[in-house]
Parts: sequence; structure tokens; C-alpha cells
Amino acid sequence: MDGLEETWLARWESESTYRFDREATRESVYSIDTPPPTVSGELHIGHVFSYTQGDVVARFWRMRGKDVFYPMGWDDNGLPTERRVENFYGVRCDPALPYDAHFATPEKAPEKRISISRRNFVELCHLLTAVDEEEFKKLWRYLGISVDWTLEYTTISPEAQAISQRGFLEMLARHEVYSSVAPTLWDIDFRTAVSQAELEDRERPGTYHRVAFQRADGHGTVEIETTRPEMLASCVALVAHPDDERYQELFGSLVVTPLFKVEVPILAHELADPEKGSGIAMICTFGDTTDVTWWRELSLPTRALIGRDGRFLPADFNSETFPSRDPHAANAVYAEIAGRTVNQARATIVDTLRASGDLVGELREITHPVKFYERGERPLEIVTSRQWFVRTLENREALLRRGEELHWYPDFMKHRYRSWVEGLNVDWNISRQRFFGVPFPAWYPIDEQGAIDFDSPILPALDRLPLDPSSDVPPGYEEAQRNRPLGFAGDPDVMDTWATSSLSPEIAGHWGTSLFEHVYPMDLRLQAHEIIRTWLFSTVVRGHLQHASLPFKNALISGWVLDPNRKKMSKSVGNVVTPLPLLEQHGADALRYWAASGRPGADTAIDEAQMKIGRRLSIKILNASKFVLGRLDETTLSADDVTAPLDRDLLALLADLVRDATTSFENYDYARVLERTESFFWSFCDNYLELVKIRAYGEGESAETRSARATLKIALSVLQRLFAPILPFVSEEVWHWWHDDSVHLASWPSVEELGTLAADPGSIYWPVCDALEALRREKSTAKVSQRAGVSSFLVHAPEEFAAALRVSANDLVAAGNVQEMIVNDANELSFTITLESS
RNA sequence: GGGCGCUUAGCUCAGUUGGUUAGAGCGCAGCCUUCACACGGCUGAGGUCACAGGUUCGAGUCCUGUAGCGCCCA
Repeated sequence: MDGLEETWLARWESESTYRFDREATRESVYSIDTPPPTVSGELHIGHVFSYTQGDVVARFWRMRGKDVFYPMGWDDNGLPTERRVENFYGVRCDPALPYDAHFATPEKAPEKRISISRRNFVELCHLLTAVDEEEFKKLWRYLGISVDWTLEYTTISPEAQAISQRGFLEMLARHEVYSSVAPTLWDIDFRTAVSQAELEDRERPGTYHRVAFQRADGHGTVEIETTRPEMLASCVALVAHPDDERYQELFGSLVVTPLFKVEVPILAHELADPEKGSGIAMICTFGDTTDVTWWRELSLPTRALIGRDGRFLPADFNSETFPSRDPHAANAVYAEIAGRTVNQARATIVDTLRASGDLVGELREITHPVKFYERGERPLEIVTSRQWFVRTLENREALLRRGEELHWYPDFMKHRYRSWVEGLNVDWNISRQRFFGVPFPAWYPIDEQGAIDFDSPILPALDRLPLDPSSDVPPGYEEAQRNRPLGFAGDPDVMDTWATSSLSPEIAGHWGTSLFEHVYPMDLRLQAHEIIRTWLFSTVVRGHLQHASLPFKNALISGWVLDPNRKKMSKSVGNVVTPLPLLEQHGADALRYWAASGRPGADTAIDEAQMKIGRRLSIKILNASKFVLGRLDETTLSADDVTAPLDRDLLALLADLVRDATTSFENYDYARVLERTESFFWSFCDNYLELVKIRAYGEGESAETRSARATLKIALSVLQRLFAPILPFVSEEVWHWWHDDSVHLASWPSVEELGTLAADPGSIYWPVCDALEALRREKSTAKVSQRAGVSSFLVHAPEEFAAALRVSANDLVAAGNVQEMIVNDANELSFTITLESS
């Protein structure tokens, strides 16, 4: 077993076994779109699991005669890489710094982060991802993933950037993407906008504060409850449900905010929840996403105070934006929180409210969902900024139809997609205020006052791509005009990583060349269910907008890998399993066996016992093949030689298996193929081989002998090929014992090659197996060797059963070492076995 | 709150359109060093198919409801 990987990996490499034929016609191509994994230094067992399942399918279609287009990409651009580089080298990107051509990476990450220029930072990103990609590639190769490595791509490569920028410009030309200044979900640590797809609700403790607002006419107060009292200075209105009896008379009237003394109206909106708190809420710009909805739908003013760093911005309460009745006092209060973080400001405001008597009653502790960036550590804030958006909302219906059009394996995964699309509430924000990504290929003119005109972007010709507007110059301008009045400014942002990886079919398929026409739309998308709302969704969006089609016809969704206790693996829990030690210990085929046992979509626990079984199966394949081929020097045997009833029955059963395996593979049920093939193979070894070994390998050249040998030859050939997609190493090894070409390029077994089939498959084989098992049971019970002789084997059996034993009597007698076997017809089946007295 | 999936032997899981006594592997017990295989093989014990109704000649399978677990969405 050991060493098979090394041998065959080298051979596949040198013989280009998995090379895609670029001349292949579309009909003969089977194209696969696999997720470019985020290269972040962490190899994950989930990758092994998912990719193996896809590879098994790829190998099937290759054997089916398809030209399999199976590329491999790495998603190296984006935040995860930036973060890894920051930690690995102990650096931080400061775009204001100049490039240092002599910057040397520190041996060890320094305690305190070193600030470096954007260009230096990006160079480090390239450096580290290149190293990581080699590590990943090693793992993929070790696993036997049959990709064509000449089709390798990365999402930060110039080609990918050009395609990504082209995609953007074409969407822009079709008005499918737009920029606008809008309240945006913002991570204050990463200092970037994030999209809805990257949100995550986390349960967090919170505190309800009951705050009294004076009515503007001086007649009493209105009490609201809020978990974010620090937002008080941003308050623009109060809101209650239009049907709420308690507030009917107040709608339309004014109240005054405590401390800041700004008049705000009391309004009605159905999103206000009468059950929550006092049923009336304060609307601030912007405390949460509901505030944004209210602000937009009720046409409220903007009093945004949280900056990009999560600290309170300066404000003047003697201004149009903040019209206080008592500017002096308001500014004095605000001075205490300006420049402070949200948490600091909250404490200050609560103290001040308590002192002023505006905080009513006791604080009430609650637990509530808070929106986080999925990679973030502090709650998201809402910050107004300029962003690029792809129009997804107005395409909702069409996108839902695309989801229906797609073939999902397993089918129920379509619900994940549908509920995501139905729940979209903002357009897809594709701009990020980060550094290592694909820049937006756009510049903006600057007027004589120095104002940037974002509504009239200057766009490049497609043949200039890829480009970076921060170093490239727009047509008709000179570098000296950058950021100058009457000059130009480059778009400062980079694209969301999904904005590029959503073009994986275009990148892998070399959009713009003839190759693309041969592979698009892809036949298969392979991925895990957790990225349905991101990668799958965004790819469908791009396919729909760019090509008016689905980007792939079938989606094979893999489950998660759980730890041995069926718990989700996570870094914080510390139960993450790395695949390499498992590979080294059990071998690639064993790991693949485990992965292929996991049914599509099913979360599967790491199970080393299962890997051991895979290894044992592989060894069994080696041994059985050695045995069958050891004395099978006959090359002229064919299906026509299979004449013995037992042999013909075996091939008929094998035909059933081939049919079932083929259909199952066509339905992406690789796990069923494995299960059925394994089960058949085990019976083949335990029963059929035992039954015919003497007939096949005894002296003489009778028709019966030829029949057994032909059956062994055919069955072995079929079984080796059925196993090949799942256990590529051992299958290749045993195939080469009697073939020159790779089993992975051999044709998938067909029913036709099994010759004229016997009717009623199993009608002979299973009764004979029953009789053989009865003999074994008797010997086992008597605690004697299986080779022990049987003086008399008396069978009573129903007619068909008896007939099956009679035509196979010689094999049974030989396998059981039986002296005398008598078969009588009877209604009830019974075996009477007399062992030789030794 | 809406939705999806799961619940079958001690454990991990199969059970295709409803059809005889419900299957596999692991683990457990016993046996066999057999001339392909001790990195093995054989044999065995072990289950009221989560629960409650219903449809049917017949339900692990279909329908309704309940519970538990996991996940998705809001």
C-alpha cells in the first residue's frame, strides 16, 4: 500500500493523464467549477472532504469518455490574506506612506506592528500567498485530485483582475452596478464596508435603558426603551406602530431629546414592535438596519455621528443639522463623548442621563442578536460612505427562477438559496476600503474647486485591463494632474473578493477566448453548503447578468466535516483537524474512502475507523487482484467463454451493479456507488472466488475452467474500474498489473462487455452462497478449520433452490471439501452437515 | 417567527418507486495461522426503525401531529 501515491502521482504527472483537450467540442466536454479556496495558511479537512467528492465525480465522467475540464484556483485576494500577512509579518498597511524599495521582511513578527506602504503590503501578500498555494497544491496532489494543473489560476493574477474589471465595466455599461453614498454596514476594526452576505447575527448581552423625552409643548413625557443610549445625539424621531393605541394621540407631535434638546417628531411605522420595550423606539442615524429603513421610508434627516474608526465625530449643536434648543448645554454634553468609542460614550451618556433625571426606572438586562461582520470581533456600525452596488434587489424574481432551474444535489439545498434570495434587503455592496484586491478600473474628474465628480467616472478601454487607477492614468490626463483641481482621482477602493470569485467560471475558462465557449456554462459546481449565499449566489448573479444563463447546470453541495464527537470544528474550540497527518497515516485512498462515504450534503464526522476500513478495502483489492491475475495468463478469454450457470449468474449480477453504479454516478450519488461496489466485491471475494478457485486454477483446460477464468478476468476488470474514481491509487496499481494505459482513462464498465446475460440474476449465485455459508457455519460452530472435510452434505430445498445447487454442485463440493452431497426437493429449506471425524 | 434536514443495532450509517423473517461496517463474543489476504478470514449475538394517530391487504418507507438534535433565513 505504502508508496503507491508517490509512484502514481509521478506517473500521472509525466503522462499528463488529466490534461484537458482544448480542441474538444462542447458536447464532449464535462466542465467543473470548484471553489478557489481562500489561501490563508490553514489546510482544512473540509477541503479534503468536499474536493474528494468532486474528484470522484470528475473521474467518473472522464472514464465515461468526457473531456473533463477540471481547473484549480486559489482565492488569494481579499481580507483573509491581508489579515494573515499582518499577523505573519507583524505589519500594518498605511496607504499614506511612500513605497520602500528596500523594505526587508523581519525574521520574526515584531511585537509592535510596523506600518508599511500599500505597495509594500501588497508585495508581502503576493509573497505569502505564493508560499501557501504551494502547500495547498501539495495536499491536493497527495489526495489524488485529478485537476489539470496547467489550468491553475489565482484570483489576484493579472488575468483574473482583467476579467474581474471587465465584468465590472460591462455591468456598469448595462447599468447593473451603480455607486452611491449611503448608510453602509461597517466594520470599525477592518475599516471597511461589508455586504449583507458577510453578516452574522450573534447573541450578545444588552441592556434596555428607559429614557424620558419631554413633549415639546411641555405637557408631560414620552418614555422609550433603547439598548443604545449613546446614539441619543443622533436621534431624528420616535416611532411606534400605527395601530398602537397608546400612541395614537402623539403621532405628529414633537418631543425634545434629553441632554441635547433637539426637537424630533413622533411618527408611525409598522416596523415598530409594540411588544418590544415600551412599544415606542427612537430612530437614530444609524443605530441599526431598521433605523436605515425608517430613515429612508420616513424621509428623515441625517445626524450621523459615528466615524469609520467607531469613534464619535465632532458635532455642533448650534447648527442646521443639530438644532438644539440649548446649544451651549448640548455641546457641553457632547464634548464628553466626541472622539470616544461607542462603549465609552454609552457609559458617559448613561451617567449623564441618570444625573439629569431622564433615565427612568431600572436597567433591564437582555440577550439579543447583534450584527457582526463574520470575521469581525466588534459589532458592526452603520457608516455613510460611497460604495459600488450590484443591483440584486430588482432581479430578485429572475434570480429565484435561476435557483429553480439549477439541478441541486441534494435537492433540498435549493431552499438555502431561495430563502437567502427572498431575504435580500440591500443591493450587493462590492466595494471594500482595503488594499489587497482588484481595484475598480475608474477615475473621477476633479473640478476647479477641487471637488470630485463621482457621477462622471472616467473609464478605460477594455484592452487596457488590468489596471490600477492609483498608478495608471486615465486617457487624456497626465500623472501630474492626479488629485489636483481640474485633474483626476483614482477610485480608492478594491472589490469584494466575491466580486472576483463570482467570476470563477470566466477566470478558469478564459473568458474572451474560444476556450470559454467550450466550457461555459459549467456542467458542475462543487461546493459546501455554507457558501451558498455567498459564492453560489454571487456566481448565479454574474451568470444571469453577464450571460443571461446559469453559470452551471448542476450543483453538488457537500456537507461539513464535524469533529469525532459530531461537533462543528472551530478554531476557538480548538477541535480543528488538519488533514496532512491523517493522509500520512492512512493513505490517500483511505481518506478518499471516508470522504466518499459521506453522502452529498450530509455533515460527516471525522472517523478514523472508517479510514482504516478504506485502507483494508484497498489491501483486499490488491490481494484479490494478485490472486486472480497470478495464474491468469490466458489473454484470449472473452465473455463468450462464460458458459457455466454460476459464472453467467455472477456476470448478470455484475451487470446489475454496473447499471446501478452508472445511474447513481449520473445522479451524483457517489456514496451509493461505493457502498454497492464494496458490498459486491466483498461477496465476490468471500464466495465466488472460494467457489471457483479450484475449478479455475486446477489442472486441465475444460470449458468449465475457461468459463471460470473468463468470469474472473471480466469481473476483476469491471470491479477495478468501478473502484477507480474513488480509490484511484490502488485501482491504478492493480490495473497496471495487466494493462499499459491508465485505468483513469479506461472506459467506464458497460453492460455490453458482460456478454449475453442470464435471466433472473442471482437465482443461482445466492442459493449457492447460502449453502456455502451453511457449511462454514457448521465448521465454525464445531470449531474446526474451514478446510475440514465434510463427509455428507444433505440439502432439502425448494425446486429452484435445489436446481441452483445441482448445477453448481462441483464448485460447492470443492469449496466445502465435501465428500458426498445430496440435494432433495422439499418445501422447507434445510441443511444437514456431517463433518468428517478427524 | 418562517423553512430545511436528521432521529433505524452499543457506535457510524445504508435502506431506490410502500411488498416475505429490517441491512452493512465498527465494536463485542467465539473460532480458524486456509496454498490471495493476520495491515487477515469465518461464524455469532444484538433493533417494538424517536413518539402518537391515519391511509392501505400490507408502512422504516406515504399523510397529519408531537418531541429532541442540527442547520438556514428573518
